[in-house]
Amino acid sequence: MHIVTEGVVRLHKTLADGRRMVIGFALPGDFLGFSDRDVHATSADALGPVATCKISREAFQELLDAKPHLMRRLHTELIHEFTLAQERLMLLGRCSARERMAAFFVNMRNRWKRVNGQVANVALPMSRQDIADFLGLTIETVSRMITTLARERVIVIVPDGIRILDLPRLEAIAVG
Amino acid sequence: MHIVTEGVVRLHKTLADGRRMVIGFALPGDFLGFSDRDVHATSADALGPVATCKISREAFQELLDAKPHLMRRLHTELIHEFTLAQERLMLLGRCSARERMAAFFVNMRNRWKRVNGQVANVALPMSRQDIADFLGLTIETVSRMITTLARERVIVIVPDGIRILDLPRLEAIAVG
DNA sequence: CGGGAAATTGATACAACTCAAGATCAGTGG
DNA sequence: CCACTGATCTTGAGTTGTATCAATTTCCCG
Repeated sequence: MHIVTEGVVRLHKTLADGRRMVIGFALPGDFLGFSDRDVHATSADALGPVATCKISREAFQELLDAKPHLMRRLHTELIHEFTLAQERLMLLGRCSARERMAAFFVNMRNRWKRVNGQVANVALPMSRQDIADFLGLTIETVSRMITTLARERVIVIVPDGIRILDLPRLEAIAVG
Repeated sequence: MHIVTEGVVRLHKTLADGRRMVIGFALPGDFLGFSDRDVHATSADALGPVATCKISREAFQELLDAKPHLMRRLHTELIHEFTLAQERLMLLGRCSARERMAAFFVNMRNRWKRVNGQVANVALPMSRQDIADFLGLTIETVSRMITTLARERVIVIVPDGIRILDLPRLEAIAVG
């Protein structure tokens, strides 16, 4: 059980035939390993230098037993994650590549904002392949969508990320 | 807060432009409304006659406070649901229509089995459109995939559901 | 500066979507 | 009991968005 304190961690699953799905990216402040179970199914690895705060399962359980309100807090957090996963189902099942890409940028912006207030540039420490596997697309499609958004002056590509030029527009694309 | 005791409940979200995603189907024994929050975002409606066991949020919270181990149990349950949602992400993001269809049947079979031991026939109380919106496909594609599986003698179409003829084969298709 | 990985761009292919008929089924009333 | 009606499902033909395959180009980093 860890909490990321610095850097970004990638969580992913791989099918027997090699098809990969990135489940998510854990930013500073995010939990890792809500459960024992999915550790078997999901692998995690660092994108660049990462610092985490480790807590043993036993210690964590003790803590929860000692402070019941913490359990509720964790519960709320889990439900929140659950809701996000459902929104992602909608994204993957019913949205176009362009919409997914826009939603991804808006989402990353909001998460970085909560982490460090930085909003001008949206850092993308993951590779294009990671983004593709996160959005259920191919690397080429991701590249094309980014290029298109950049040509439309909605974003600009900067080293290690993008800068959002027209947030309202990007949000409008994201919802459909 | 409800628990379904009889019948099937459909949970879904709809985008502003009408695109719909069925988040899930709640079978007898399944929880409805883990949280207040997603009630706003997700709507639920009955597929045919449904009986539920209702419990107020306050009463439920009292119960949880009185029996801490129940909280843990619920927590475990939530994590399990969470893991299932992640498998669904893989399904929607990286699997073909045929694979999704097969996975859906295998999944429904296992769930019905836990509910009533019935395994011979897999009941499908939802419409083709519902299945399509659950799998991120169109109704026509769903229909075609079912027809194909039936022609291959992997399943047979029966009134209000299907019968699985070759489970190993179906499972093999489901994983990829 | 050179070399290898990552990203972009282009050409083509294909799986799933869309549009358009039919077929099947369920319910209704003569 | 059977014709009638609307809804659901299936089937077919053609289109399209994304994948695939194949070159470049750009970016690192030694």
